[in-house]
Amino acid sequence: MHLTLSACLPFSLRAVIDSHGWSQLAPFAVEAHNETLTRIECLSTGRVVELCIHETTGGASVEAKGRFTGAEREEVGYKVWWMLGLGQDFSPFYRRIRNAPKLAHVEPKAMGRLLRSPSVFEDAVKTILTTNTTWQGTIRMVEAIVAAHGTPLPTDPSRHAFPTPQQLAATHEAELRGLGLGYRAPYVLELAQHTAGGSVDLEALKELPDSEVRQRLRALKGIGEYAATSLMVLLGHYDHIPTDSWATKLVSQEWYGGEPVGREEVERAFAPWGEWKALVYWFWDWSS
DNA sequence: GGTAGACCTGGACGC
DNA sequence: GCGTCCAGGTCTACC
Repeated sequence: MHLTLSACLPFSLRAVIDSHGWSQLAPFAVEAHNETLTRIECLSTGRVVELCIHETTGGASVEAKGRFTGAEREEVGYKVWWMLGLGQDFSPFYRRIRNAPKLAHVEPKAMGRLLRSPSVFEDAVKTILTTNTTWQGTIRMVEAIVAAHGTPLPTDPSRHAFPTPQQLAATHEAELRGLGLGYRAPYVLELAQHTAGGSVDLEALKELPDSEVRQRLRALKGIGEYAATSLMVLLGHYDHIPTDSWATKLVSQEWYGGEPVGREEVERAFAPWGEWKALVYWFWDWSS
């Protein structure tokens, strides 16, 4: 199967891959010197396929082995469109940051899009697994649940899709703890059970307004202020900054001479950027 | 509303 | 090799 998808220009697959660490998390993988993004994906029919995504003139192309039905092609097209944020228009953002020396690299490199998972459920689980641990810990935990509970790729059973809410809901807390999730295990299990059971509709968050999204995310166990804001940024709400220890450290060094700062100071530092705060923070040139 | 302590793991460090 | 300490967000109990 071969699909071609057009993007709101400018677009750079490399910029999406490098946008944050998500491309390092299973079932994503990056090949050919960061030029190809691959992903093992379980379609709604239960079929597991490997998607190979390349940049093309004007957007991206997707390749996968085998013949696909019309519905399968449509599903793949939507998922890749969402993952890469192909429909996102960053021209207002670029206009706003022109003349800002610390952001001069952003528009020429078509930065702005953040790689996201096809489902909000997957992004929520991964975000929970970023909290209170190191990045290596997050990589290890995600690999563990994908390998243990994701459906294997038929042509290479060593690779798996991300587990569905139903697959994770069918596990037990002790099993997830055994995978190294620690105290996060009940949070992931509860989220999977609520999602699988229908009492939580994470996909609806893609269309809801800012305040409603925040309220619904904060109601989920294991998702605090940082995790909720991180997820909101992935969903395209940029007016708050996901403040973790790294953010406070950067802001402290940049504007407060190394003095300890908190969430308020981080928000205040980027307040002039209004609705684009989070993107400005994320792509700010911290090198000095 | 604010604060302290517990939760888990891996890595760094000292012995 | 072993034990101790620390970093990393969120939750809960308490004031």
